Amino acid sequence: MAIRERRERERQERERLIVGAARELAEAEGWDAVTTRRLAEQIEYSQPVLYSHFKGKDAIMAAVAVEGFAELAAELRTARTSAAGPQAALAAAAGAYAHFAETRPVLYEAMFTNAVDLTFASPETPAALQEGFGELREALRPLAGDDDLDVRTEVLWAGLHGLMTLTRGGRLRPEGHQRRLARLLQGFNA
Amino acid sequence: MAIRERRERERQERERLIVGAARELAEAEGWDAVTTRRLAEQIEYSQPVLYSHFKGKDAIMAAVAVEGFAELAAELRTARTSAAGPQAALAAAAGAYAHFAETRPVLYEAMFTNAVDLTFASPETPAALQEGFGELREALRPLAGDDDLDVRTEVLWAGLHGLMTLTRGGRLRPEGHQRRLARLLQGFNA
DNA sequence: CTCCCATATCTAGCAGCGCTAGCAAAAGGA
DNA sequence: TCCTTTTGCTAGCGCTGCTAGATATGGGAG
Repeated sequence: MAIRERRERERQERERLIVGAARELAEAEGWDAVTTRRLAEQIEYSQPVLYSHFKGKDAIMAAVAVEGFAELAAELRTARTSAAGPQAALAAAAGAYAHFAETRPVLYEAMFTNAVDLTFASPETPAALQEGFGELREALRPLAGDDDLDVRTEVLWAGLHGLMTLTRGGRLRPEGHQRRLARLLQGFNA
Repeated sequence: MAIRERRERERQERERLIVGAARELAEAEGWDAVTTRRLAEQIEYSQPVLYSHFKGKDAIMAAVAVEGFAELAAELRTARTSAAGPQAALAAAAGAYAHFAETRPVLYEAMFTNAVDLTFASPETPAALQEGFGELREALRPLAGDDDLDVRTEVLWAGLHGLMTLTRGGRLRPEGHQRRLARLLQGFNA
């Protein structure tokens, strides 16, 4: 019976290989370059193998996105907990969010632009997503006024997300990034 | 020589037909359904005709997006100028922005998610875009503090954009929309 | 009125896409 | 050693954006 276990291990390893190849290819040449044929060639298997692991290409991208959510949450946590004082913690978390979106644009794209069917309600997926949201909330909690903390968190998140996507789309002046970030936080420190 | 003019007129009319067909098809079945073949069939011409008007499918989508920017700017202006008082004007403009994104999601998608090569610097395109930005700025001007008006406008825009895209992606609780909008504006009224 | 040429438009096809049916090969169990 | 199940492959379908080359159309000159 140990044979089944070995097979299952090899299978999971290959799944990791697929997700890793998709991420590498996307980060190197953009998501348009991630085709099932190139992916298959990269992992040295034929195309149909991909479909024995994932329902389709979207599911592979979603798997990459989930990786991204986990990393984002981890980096938010590190930034928040290693800052001195509530204001600094909030600034650090916001800065970490911006840094993540800037340095991993392709990952960010998979997380927020492409992965449409990666919602809150699903059983497994959104653990990392909600964890990231939770980090922002904890950064805001010490500064919370009398209004609902969740609402504040959502608005902060939206502000950060909007800044990053508009900047990336060339809609905002690139040089004003720090000032915008500071102005956004100004609305939450009070 | 009037023949050339008539031909040019017919040509522009057909171009309008293409853009209109693309928009209708997108609004009816989503952007994935907008293929060059279906577009050609809709306007009752063959596929290559499309390429005598636009460089490619992206350019057609960009033309639809430009239409969207013009409409958004007009609606922002109406909302802003028909409100009584600065606070109400800002709230009206923000509400109009949200209403636009909610009721014309496909158009909004073309404007902000797809049209990548629709930047600020181009000569013709962004007139409508900057006009919309200008409307938000004018809504903020009466409430401006001592910090830069452009920065405030960019942050407000980012907040609105972030709220709408996150909501549409199923990342925010749908029922909290009004509270989030109010909380966002709270950061600009003060 | 006829012919010519330029313009306008179409037919047909290329390379690539996501995805899958059906066959071949490998490997575990009797 | 043979059988059966699992595993992976080859080949192909219908679609995509886009284009080369052939064909039809229609205004201007003789």
